[in-house]
Amino acid sequence: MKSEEVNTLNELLVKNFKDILRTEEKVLNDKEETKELSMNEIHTLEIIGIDGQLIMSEISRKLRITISTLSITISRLLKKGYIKKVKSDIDRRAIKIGLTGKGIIAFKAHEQFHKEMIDAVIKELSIDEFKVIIEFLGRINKFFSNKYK
Amino acid sequence: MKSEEVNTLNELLVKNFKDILRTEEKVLNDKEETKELSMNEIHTLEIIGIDGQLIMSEISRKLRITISTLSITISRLLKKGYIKKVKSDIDRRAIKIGLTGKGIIAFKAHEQFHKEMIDAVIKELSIDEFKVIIEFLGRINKFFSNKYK
DNA sequence: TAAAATAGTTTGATAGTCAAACATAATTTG
DNA sequence: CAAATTATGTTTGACTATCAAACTATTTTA
Repeated sequence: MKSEEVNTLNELLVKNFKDILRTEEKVLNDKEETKELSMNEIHTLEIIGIDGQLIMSEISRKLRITISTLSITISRLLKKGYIKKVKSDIDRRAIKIGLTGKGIIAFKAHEQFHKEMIDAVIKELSIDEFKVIIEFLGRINKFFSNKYK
Repeated sequence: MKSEEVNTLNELLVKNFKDILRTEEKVLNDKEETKELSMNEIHTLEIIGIDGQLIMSEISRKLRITISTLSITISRLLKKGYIKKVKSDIDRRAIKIGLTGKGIIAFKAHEQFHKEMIDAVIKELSIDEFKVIIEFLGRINKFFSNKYK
């Protein structure tokens, strides 16, 4: 493998991650439905939107942040009207978090961005090429989960 | 393209970016040479390390942050002994930033991580597969630069 | 039942970020 | 050339994100 090619890969792979996140934030801030949300806030809504009502500790585990950090985000989302808190009947300590109508609208608008991205990116890809990419991205994942342990 | 495959791709592509950055930070914090540095700090050193001495505005442009944000990071890196400030002869307003010995050591240790990652990831790839991946990652880049404009 | 574990909130600390106000120096322009 | 404009940086104020530790309230467990 030529050193120049390795550099290209490194550039594409690592350096641009931040750009991608930044762009996602920009798109977020341009859309009417999501413009008052930060990346963190939308990803919190995303977890709740995908999985339905969840309790704090489940959300924090999925987001890999502490409950104390989450607690602050949830307070803000509550104040902004994107989520609602529901008392759990099973465990009186636990608090279930669900999306409000406004939260669902924001969640769907953001989902659309991801769909657009995937569409733009997989267009004109053959089945074989697609397989190579999935395999490759999976390998990256494996590398990182090993490092992370 | 099956919906399930699209989801897989979306997962691999977007959701794991944060994990990758998190892992990079973990590796960073484990290495003796870089353990007192944050991701932001190491990436600032990286820009300086690759390009040699740069003035504040050049670094901020490359990192795509404001000079005021950079100014704070640079103060901390200076205090920690990773960088040095050099007066510019050409322009008396400008301040050149260079790595100290300690900064160079940290920079190289971090470079090693990237090398390991690329090695682990491209191992056993054929030339054709490599081409598909470069093409694919380039397309993602293009998508994001269009969005970003 | 008393002790330990779990669920959340609040507070204090640090990092990262930007915009605005500021100081200095260089460039443009009338 | 002197004045206005532009460019380079720093500092401050405000906000988000983050964690750890202290705390309250429940539930489990020994």
